[in-house]
Amino acid sequence: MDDSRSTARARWGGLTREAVIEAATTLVDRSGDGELSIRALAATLDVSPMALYRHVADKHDLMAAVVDQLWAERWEPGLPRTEWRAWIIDAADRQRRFLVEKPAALRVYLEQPVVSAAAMERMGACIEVLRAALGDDDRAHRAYAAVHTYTVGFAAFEAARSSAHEPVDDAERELAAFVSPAQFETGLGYLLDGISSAGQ
Amino acid sequence: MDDSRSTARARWGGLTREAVIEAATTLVDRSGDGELSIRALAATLDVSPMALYRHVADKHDLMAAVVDQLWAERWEPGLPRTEWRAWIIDAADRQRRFLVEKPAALRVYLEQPVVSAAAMERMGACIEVLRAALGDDDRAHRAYAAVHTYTVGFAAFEAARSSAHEPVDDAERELAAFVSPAQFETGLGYLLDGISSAGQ
DNA sequence: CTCCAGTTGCGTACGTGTATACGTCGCAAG
DNA sequence: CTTGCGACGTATACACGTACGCAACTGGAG
Repeated sequence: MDDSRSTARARWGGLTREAVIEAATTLVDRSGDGELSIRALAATLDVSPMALYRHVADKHDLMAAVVDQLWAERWEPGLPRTEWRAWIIDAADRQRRFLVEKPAALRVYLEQPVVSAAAMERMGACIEVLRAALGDDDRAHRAYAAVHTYTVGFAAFEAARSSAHEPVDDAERELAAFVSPAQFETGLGYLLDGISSAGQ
Repeated sequence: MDDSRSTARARWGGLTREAVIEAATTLVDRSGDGELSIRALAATLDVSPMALYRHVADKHDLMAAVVDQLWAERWEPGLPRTEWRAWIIDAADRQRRFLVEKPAALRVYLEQPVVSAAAMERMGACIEVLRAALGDDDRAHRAYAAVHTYTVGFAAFEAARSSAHEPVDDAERELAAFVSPAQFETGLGYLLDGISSAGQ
């Protein structure tokens, strides 16, 4: 009658934002689709659901922190920065795969701007590669914005498709062809072609 | 004791899919952000919430029909098809504005592929313009997919930004600059440059 | 007419995020 | 020691989408 915490208080001060985020991260990382319910998380922490809200603004705030951590693990450029085109394609494709694998992360990116320090740092790395290649800092910013927009948009379509039923009529088959990795690279190629030719 | 339908059945067969969709469309069109709750819709129809589910698979199915109707009203190319670049920019910008104005529509596009007959017809019109300009039918398809992906992705970021608080630090200000209409056209311009130069 | 089968609407219930109000603990000031 | 106070956890409750099973109605067959 004491280890089943049905009606008993958790240790006072035994909960921190870091602990909440870490528990949430492991839960999300484990589950295939990366979904998470506040109540389930509270259960694993042996705590009332509302207790979490002392350390987290809302679910989106929590998921943003979780996604920041997960993406930091998978990020890692690892290509020579001089080959800027290949570098950007690699980074974009890595992000696309991450977002498709964890649709909850996709929702974080779609629902509110991601402005964590780590995210800004990663953005800065991309922009620096682009600036070195394009010369102009403004152009680098605009190019990054376009690539990021395209990448997240594509991931959204891909995730939507993979959660939908198999295509049955011609229309669905036609749309289904739009979300292959090859199509991702084709569109990204268009974008990069346009970017590199913009200043002659 | 008879016009307040608290515990009384609605007329038998007095509900059709068309009526549900129409009522939902007016509700969505009226509300600023275009949100809709099943329970509120049921209330305006003077019917139990669960009654709707005889005529509609789920909320997403309903919203897809509503959005199809709303977008059909605002769609209308109206530029000469010979100027393909201006035509595509106009169509994309029109769609962007629609999706930002009605975030519920955005969610429809992001959560599941839109394959209604009207949507396929509009896509067909775009592809035909591209095919006439580019010659190749495959290239036209790929180009349309890229433009559509970019457009919806951008609308998602724009909608997210406008629902967020004002930017306070440099990071947020930097990201906020990414979602101006000018930036939309810049990125779209990159994309179209790349598309038109792809076959020399 | 009666009966049956199918269609349509509804009551109840579950799981979700979370607003609000309340109890409870630890600590510092008097 | 006592008193107050801020930080923390919890209970309750609401609105949401919707699964499930049942009730009421209609149209056709016998």
